[in-house]
Amino acid sequence: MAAFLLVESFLQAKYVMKISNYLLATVKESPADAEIASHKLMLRAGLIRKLASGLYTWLPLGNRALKKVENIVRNEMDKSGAMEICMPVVQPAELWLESDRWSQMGPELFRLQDRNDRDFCLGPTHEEVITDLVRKEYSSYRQLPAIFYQIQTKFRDERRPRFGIMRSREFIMKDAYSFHSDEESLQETYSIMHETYSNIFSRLKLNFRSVAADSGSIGGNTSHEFHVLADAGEDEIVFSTDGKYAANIELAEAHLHTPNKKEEKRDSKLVDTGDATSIDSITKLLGIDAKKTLKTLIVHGEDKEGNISNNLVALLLRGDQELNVTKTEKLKGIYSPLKFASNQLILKQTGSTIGSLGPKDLDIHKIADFSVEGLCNFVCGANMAGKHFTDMNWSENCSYDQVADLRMVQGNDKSIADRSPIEIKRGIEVGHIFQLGAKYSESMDASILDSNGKATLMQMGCYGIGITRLLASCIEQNHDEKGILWPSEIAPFRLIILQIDAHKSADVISISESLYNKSLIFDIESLLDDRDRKTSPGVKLTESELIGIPHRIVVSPRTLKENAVEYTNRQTGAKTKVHIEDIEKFLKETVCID
RNA sequence: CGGGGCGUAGCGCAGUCUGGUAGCGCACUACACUGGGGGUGUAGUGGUCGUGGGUUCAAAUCCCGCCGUCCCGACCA
Repeated sequence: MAAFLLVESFLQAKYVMKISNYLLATVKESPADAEIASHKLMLRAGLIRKLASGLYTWLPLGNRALKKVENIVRNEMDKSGAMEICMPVVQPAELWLESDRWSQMGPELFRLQDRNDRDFCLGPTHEEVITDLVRKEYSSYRQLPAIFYQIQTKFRDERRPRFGIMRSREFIMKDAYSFHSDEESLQETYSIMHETYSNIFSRLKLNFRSVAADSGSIGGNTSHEFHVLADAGEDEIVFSTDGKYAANIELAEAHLHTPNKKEEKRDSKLVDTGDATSIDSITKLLGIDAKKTLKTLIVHGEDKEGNISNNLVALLLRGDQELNVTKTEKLKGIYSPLKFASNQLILKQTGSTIGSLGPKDLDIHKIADFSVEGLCNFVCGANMAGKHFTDMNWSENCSYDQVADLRMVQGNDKSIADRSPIEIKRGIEVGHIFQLGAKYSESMDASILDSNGKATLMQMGCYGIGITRLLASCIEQNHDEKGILWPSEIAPFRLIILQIDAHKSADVISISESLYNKSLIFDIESLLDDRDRKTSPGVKLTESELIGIPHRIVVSPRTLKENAVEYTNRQTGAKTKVHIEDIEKFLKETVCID
């Protein structure tokens, strides 16, 4: 009886999702400022609208999809044993002063004051708040490990918001934090999180890779990023074709794909090169390969306190190689963030100008990239305007003080794991996991008693997923020329029912409405396109494809003559006629299980 | 933060060079027709031309400032 009443209440539902009374805000032309497919489609399908740069309103359709992405993440996080909490968006400056990030973070941190002039920020992340909570609530190793997470709005005053919600100033993130009494426990949870993330992205049917990553300003040691492969991605990721090595290009290492050849050493010569100052122009002028040249870059060093210093440092790379800024600025003695020396400063300290620099008689610290180590008979600047040396050799003519990995990995390089070929692809960073260690527990004094009754700092991990960005990535990877192809788990609706030529036959309305009610009973979220004759069949069909609902049933007099409706699968485009009496079975076997 | 572009109806754009009644397409409203692929026709609604100042008899148009916005780069959990 109860079940029967439940069905009855469904049938009498007043909140039927009828398009005639729903904000289906599709547009034909995409706004001029949309650049990439997902951004254009999100605007065209009426998922979002821009309020200001980097700030978006989620329309009904987009909001439904967003909640579904959240729920998949929530579901998998719960399975991992993490506890969901909710922390304030507005955070007091005191905590950020404790961790020293109040000064470390630049203008990216949204700062504000309350009526009493107290400083606050809009949280870009929540390490400080969670550490504060845990240090107050936890006191024994016996209570650990503990994992907390939240799905929360974050703010970052990005210098350059772009690609719609892909890089916006306000966005939704799932952030999780784990606390441990020792490193072993941290590593255990770290690998559980790695697995959880893989499960989440697999459920979303994404083509993704996890790569070793730089931990950046958040700190810590080990870190992995999860990237959705897409040409529109802002990052470059490097992986070996056998899958044994994967890293963000910022820290990727590899063997050169074209090693330096050994040959008979020749005597060096000073040659006139006129106004040829770039590697490109030198190779053309002398008719040589860029691999036989050496380029010299001059950057600022740092003093003992890590401040910028006017002691310059020379970086030496093979001419065909490019400098990797992230790797370089981690080197001791080099100022971070990396700063190239000005022309005037170089002239003052070396007597040479950019474009004629070389290691011979260069009286500053010289760091050579591995790519130049074995160079033989190479060309480099002579530290005299308009002159270069040819046939230079290290022991005979010039020297360096230190060897380091300074270069950007290039396609076709060989993996350091096993020398299999390296591939470089673009990716969208949708997740990032870190082993923070004691960075925050130390600065914020978060300790517990260990089994010996001794106070010890907690080990921490943190784990983020950009929910809003993840949704955009799904569209970036799942669309065709007609519109979005939602993975069924996050589609705003599973089924769309179109009434076509309803004015010709009252059956169209009654059949489609009963079909709608049946779908609700089966727990299929459906949208009923009941718009009247002013909306042409073409519009209904085209829009249903643009918004990407996975399953579509068209109810029209044409097929009702045969006592049937027409089903179309958005993904495959396959059409089937379904007889009215088979419809429940069909819904169960086709739509419900997808 | 450097370089570049753009701001004219809800959206996409023309008009700016060479100053002289603010236009086109889509959308929207009404009516008629049409009826399975973003229909057709007729008639309409909707604009301080981003903003402030200057030049001029007259400024969307020329000059100066500011703001917004997008792209490239730098930067970035």
